[in-house]
Amino acid sequence: MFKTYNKSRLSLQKGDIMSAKRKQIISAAHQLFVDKGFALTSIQDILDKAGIAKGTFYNYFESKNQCLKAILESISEQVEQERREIAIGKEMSDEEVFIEQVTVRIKMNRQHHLLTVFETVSFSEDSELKLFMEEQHRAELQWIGSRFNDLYPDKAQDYTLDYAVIFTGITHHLILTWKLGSSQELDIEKVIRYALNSVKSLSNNQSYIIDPFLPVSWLDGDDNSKEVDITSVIKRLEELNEQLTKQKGTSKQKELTQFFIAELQKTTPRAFLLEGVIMSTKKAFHQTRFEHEVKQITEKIWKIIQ
Amino acid sequence: MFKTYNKSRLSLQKGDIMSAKRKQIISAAHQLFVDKGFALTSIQDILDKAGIAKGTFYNYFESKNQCLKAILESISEQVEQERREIAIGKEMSDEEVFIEQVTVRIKMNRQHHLLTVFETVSFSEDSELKLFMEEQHRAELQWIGSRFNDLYPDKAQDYTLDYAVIFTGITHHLILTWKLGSSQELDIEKVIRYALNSVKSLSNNQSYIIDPFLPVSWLDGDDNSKEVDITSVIKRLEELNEQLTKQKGTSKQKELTQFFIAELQKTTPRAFLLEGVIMSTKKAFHQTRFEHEVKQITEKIWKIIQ
DNA sequence: CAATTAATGGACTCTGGGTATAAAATATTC
DNA sequence: GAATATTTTATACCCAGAGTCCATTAATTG
Repeated sequence: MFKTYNKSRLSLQKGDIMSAKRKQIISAAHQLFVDKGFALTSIQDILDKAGIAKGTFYNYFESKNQCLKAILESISEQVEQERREIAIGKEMSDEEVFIEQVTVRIKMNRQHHLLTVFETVSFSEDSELKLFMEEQHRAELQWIGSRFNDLYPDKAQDYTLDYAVIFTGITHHLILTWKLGSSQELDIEKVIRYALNSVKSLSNNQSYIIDPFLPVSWLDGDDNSKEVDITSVIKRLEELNEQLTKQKGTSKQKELTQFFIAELQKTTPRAFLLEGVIMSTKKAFHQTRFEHEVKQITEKIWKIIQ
Repeated sequence: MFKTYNKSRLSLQKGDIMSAKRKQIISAAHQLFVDKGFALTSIQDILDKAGIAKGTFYNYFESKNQCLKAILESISEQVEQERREIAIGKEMSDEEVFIEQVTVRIKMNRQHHLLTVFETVSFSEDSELKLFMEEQHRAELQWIGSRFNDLYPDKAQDYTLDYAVIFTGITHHLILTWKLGSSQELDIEKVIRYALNSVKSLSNNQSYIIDPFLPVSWLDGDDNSKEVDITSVIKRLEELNEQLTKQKGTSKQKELTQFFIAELQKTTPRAFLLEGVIMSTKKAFHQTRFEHEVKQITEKIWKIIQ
């Protein structure tokens, strides 16, 4: 029952030293997630395996989701680290280096049975976790794109992002499909070579595709910040209001809900009003059936008013 | 006598007339899943929206997952239907027809906000649902492959499956990435054309790729039935045993667990023995913390002994 | 009408995430 | 090494939500 996590951790944290306990928990949780899957692993399982008390767990992670996030983070760091090491003293234009580097992440994810970030972007309804995963996806695409530029500086150019997407798309889908049809071990390197060749072939034969689909700057974030769909928010508010009526909603809750509906329907909702009311709304729904829903809605409203 | 689970009632086949109630439930659930997401929609929500009682719900679906499955099934049927209609009186070799047909599914999935089957193959830990989704994925790939054969009978050939995978991979990943970078409506048709052009370009330029990656027969199922990894099963059994020791496991339970471990470690586990014990094992764990885990394990053992 | 079948609604169980907290164990500081 | 601060533990508890049960009430139908 004593933790024996070998696997000499190379994941050095930026500044903070991960406490041994934290590592211990992560290691246990990680193993369980791999074995049984995230959803089927209960906190209790983690506690048992790590040999700790519940309180301790919540000392280090504020939720199961956050714990998963921590694991994913640590994996990502490992990946970065290894990729850096691979590149040491090598030419960045060397295809073999690239292939090896890409392999790292895929192997890591498969060995961990944690589906690739790309594989699961939307598997969670936890908005923070989701954002995190989207960010991971974005980062990976950008990395691949930049590597393409290293490899084929003349060919890639405006098409880098396109190629990155095509490359990951092919890779990912080949792996997925392989799993569908066989239990045999898949040679990841072969997949990557295949995908890379496809992209090269495309780049040599652009007669079919005239314009890049995605501008290279696509992922630069900045402010293509997703706009929130106001009407959908209103819809949810109305739904909420309806439920409040049916059930034992307090009059204050209904009042707040209706206020939001009314205000959002105006051509120019007054931001300062909304902003002021969001806080008290959250409070009014604290510890009720609707807390989560309200949290989500207010988050969106928050985004709307910026 | 009132039967809670009447199989013939629960699994209506295509031919059956879906009762109005069932439709009503599906429609409500569907809408909610779209609005709030699957995980965040509670059964209660569905009941409220559909205006029915809990009992009724469980008369028609044996679980929330099964309800989702029903929705997905109905969508798939719609897709098939529409695709058939599109093709009526048209040439199967017409690219435009193909494009329109493909669009159907994607639009359907996006309009429903239910991630494409391909997008979510592994989002659930419910093994039946998972199998169902895998099956969907398989079917879609096969369909696309066969359509490629219609379109490019001379080019496709041994590469059909490869191309199908590449095509869906590109399509899916483009959509995914688009969502990452912008909230603007994406022109699905444009995506499909882009992916199709990519595949065409590849097929015109096979110098890079000599052999198809996936044999066309890959998905024919039959007997590339996944083998179950015995060692992983043993691992889980040991884990279970450990937990039983720590907690209030009955001696019978431990006995059974240890029997499995011992038997599976033999070079040739005796199938008839295992088979016989599985049933009583399930019983021994009925209504315990470990029921689910045991169910999973025995399922795997079942597969091992065929 | 009588018998069957469907629908209701509420009470109930169980699991699992998360909180709270007092007491015990460790660490830290002087 | 005592005094203080911090972690850890253990345990009891809250709550939501899935799923079950069942007695009662419609609704169908032969």
